[in-house]
Amino acid sequence: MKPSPLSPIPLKLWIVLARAFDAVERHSRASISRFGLGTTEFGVLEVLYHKGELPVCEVQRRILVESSSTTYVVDKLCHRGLVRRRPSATDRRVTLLALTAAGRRLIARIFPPHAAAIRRAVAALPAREQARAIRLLRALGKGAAKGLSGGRVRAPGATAAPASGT
Amino acid sequence: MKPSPLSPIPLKLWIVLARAFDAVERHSRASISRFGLGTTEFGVLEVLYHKGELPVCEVQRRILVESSSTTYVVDKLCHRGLVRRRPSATDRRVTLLALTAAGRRLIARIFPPHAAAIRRAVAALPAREQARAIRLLRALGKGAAKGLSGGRVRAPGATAAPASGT
DNA sequence: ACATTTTATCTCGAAATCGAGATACTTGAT
DNA sequence: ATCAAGTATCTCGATTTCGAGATAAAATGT
Repeated sequence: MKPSPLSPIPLKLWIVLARAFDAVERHSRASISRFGLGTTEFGVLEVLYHKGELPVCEVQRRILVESSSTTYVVDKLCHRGLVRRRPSATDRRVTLLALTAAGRRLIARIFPPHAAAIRRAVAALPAREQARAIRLLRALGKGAAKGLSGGRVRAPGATAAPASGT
Repeated sequence: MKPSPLSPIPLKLWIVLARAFDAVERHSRASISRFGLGTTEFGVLEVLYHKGELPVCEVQRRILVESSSTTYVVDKLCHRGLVRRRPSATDRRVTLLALTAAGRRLIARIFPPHAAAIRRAVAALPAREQARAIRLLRALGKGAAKGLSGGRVRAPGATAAPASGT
């Protein structure tokens, strides 16, 4: 027989993880939606803002949605004149994405208040404990990503909404 | 690397929180989808399994989706004969939800392997650190939920997928 | 008692996301 | 050189989720 098969700790951890994510995500979403952007659209703009021109697949890895959703979101951003597509010269499969001038202006304007909103959202934890939480969550995420069934292992830099990863 | 506005710590925390949630959620989803259930459907069955008959609004608080989505999911579960609706006798606004015999059988069968999958997903963190993470995440989630703009403050027991909260 | 506000549930249309697969290109092995 | 396998992007239909209300019932204040 297993020694401690029914420890409630892992489930409890999963629960509080989901709750914390949800609560912070609501702050993030609220901060973003004021500017008429969805979480995923913001994620694309942010990653291009911080990393410069990138292949679609790189952007996709960082915003953690499936490829078909990425196409959908990038389409919208292109139609709105915030992002531009450009074929890669070195690999003719890839499409490079970059901000337009308008896109850069927009994200430059909304990123600072967004960062401030996130800061407020997590302010319940003193800086010392924020650092502690980062260490634990990094280990947790890394470990969980490693054991992901079937699918590929995510690149070490993949993120849902917060695509910065500066 | 210049710290964007002030400290990069809050943004970093948000990033690793989102990553960790995503990675664990993939395990959870994989474990659930084997049984032909979506995350939200599983959440409803689980909460009814562990808490017994509950008003729709109580279920909704725990699975963290909007009310219209709750109606949609409960509809599906009712059509599949897993859940039954019943008007409350004491408050004529509320509808009570409970598992049918088939629903109870199903969730009783799939919950144990699901719990095991979660245990494996978070196993990268030793038990000691899991407990530490729980404390930090609880404080983080509670603090973030408190400052939620406009909307109501979530009941102390709200969860996304993992609705157990035993 | 009455009006106001809050709460619970649901309807409906729109938006976001996914999954399977198509296509085109690159890489690597023989 | 060629062929198999892998990768990048996109298409399309289906599913899921949301948002803005509509409705009804309870709670609250006066």
